[in-house]
Amino acid sequence: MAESGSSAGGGETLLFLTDDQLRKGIEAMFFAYRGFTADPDRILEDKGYGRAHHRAIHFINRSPGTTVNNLLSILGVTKQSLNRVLRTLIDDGLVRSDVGTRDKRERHLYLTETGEVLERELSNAQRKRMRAAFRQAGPEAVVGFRQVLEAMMDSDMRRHYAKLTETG
Amino acid sequence: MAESGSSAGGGETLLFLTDDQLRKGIEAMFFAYRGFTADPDRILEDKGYGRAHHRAIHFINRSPGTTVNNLLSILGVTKQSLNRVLRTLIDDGLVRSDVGTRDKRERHLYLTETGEVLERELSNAQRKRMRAAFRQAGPEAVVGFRQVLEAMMDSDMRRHYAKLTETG
DNA sequence: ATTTTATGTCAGCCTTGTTGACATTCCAAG
DNA sequence: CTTGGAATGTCAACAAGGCTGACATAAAAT
Repeated sequence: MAESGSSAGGGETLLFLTDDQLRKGIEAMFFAYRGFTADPDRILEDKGYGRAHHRAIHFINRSPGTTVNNLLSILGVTKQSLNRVLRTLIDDGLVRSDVGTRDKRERHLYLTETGEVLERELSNAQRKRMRAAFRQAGPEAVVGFRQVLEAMMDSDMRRHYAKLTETG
Repeated sequence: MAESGSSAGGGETLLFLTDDQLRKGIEAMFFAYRGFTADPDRILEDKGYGRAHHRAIHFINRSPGTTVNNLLSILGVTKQSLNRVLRTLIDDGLVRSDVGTRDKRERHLYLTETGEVLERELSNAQRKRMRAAFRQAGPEAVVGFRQVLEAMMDSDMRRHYAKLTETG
């Protein structure tokens, strides 16, 4: 409404910024995210877990020894929600929770060997789909894909994303 | 595991298919989707609605007169789940449900004027973020973005996506 | 006339999010 | 040393939004 695809100032047409193009992007995100989560969802439901368990497992695997608080800020949920998920994972022997040495109030989280097995099963399934999509679209498309996604993140999330990708 | 970034057959390196690149794509999807839904979520919670209401409103707006069954296959939920959401939208006067003329069993769904007001508020917010991301990434990135997302969809969802984008 | 289809509705369950309240443990500052 | 605050755990209650199962209705299709 306030801004159409044609810039008033410059001579550029900016046809890729029309409301129609934006709508296509929005719907592409919606449908693609469904595919993105479909394979892990199938694996998880067989084992009585949900997406929340997957997220915890993923980020514990990415940052072994991370604290509950760090995980909270990445996942953006309350400690009570996360605690319920972590409790089942710890009770089922997929996650180990070690009291901190420097600060004994903190718990440091690690995947057990059983946890790593499930993590690999989940990430293999998700990577398989991502690999097929990347291959089909080609390397230049992948660059653009990530550029747009990074620009779409909230700054907090972009910070977490950058921190995760810089080291690992 | 079964397939690294380096192709065994050809001379191509395919560095964009390494597990590390795939992981970055996975995490980018996760963090970006949070941003993608953040603005509508804020608007909706003020009005006592959730993401499920947004999805219904979006696709009714995109295909005025659509049937409940068509909406079900797009959204991928049960009729009971959708019915609960539609019920509140109809009761609140945002959606109109007309008995079909050719087949009186079907209900055809339309946004009321009030419904269109909320739809515009939601889609304006979502387009604003998408526009900023598109502008920042540039037109070539946008093409790649959509290519990867389309390749990531399940075939059912890609069918719906294509049908929506071909006409509208 | 019977079956199937499309929809609605009621009841109940699960996951995963929320808030509020309170206990524990322990670092750190006064 | 005592107190305050931080990190965590736990209990209770609640809500959104998925799910299944069962059943009713209306109308199309056979």
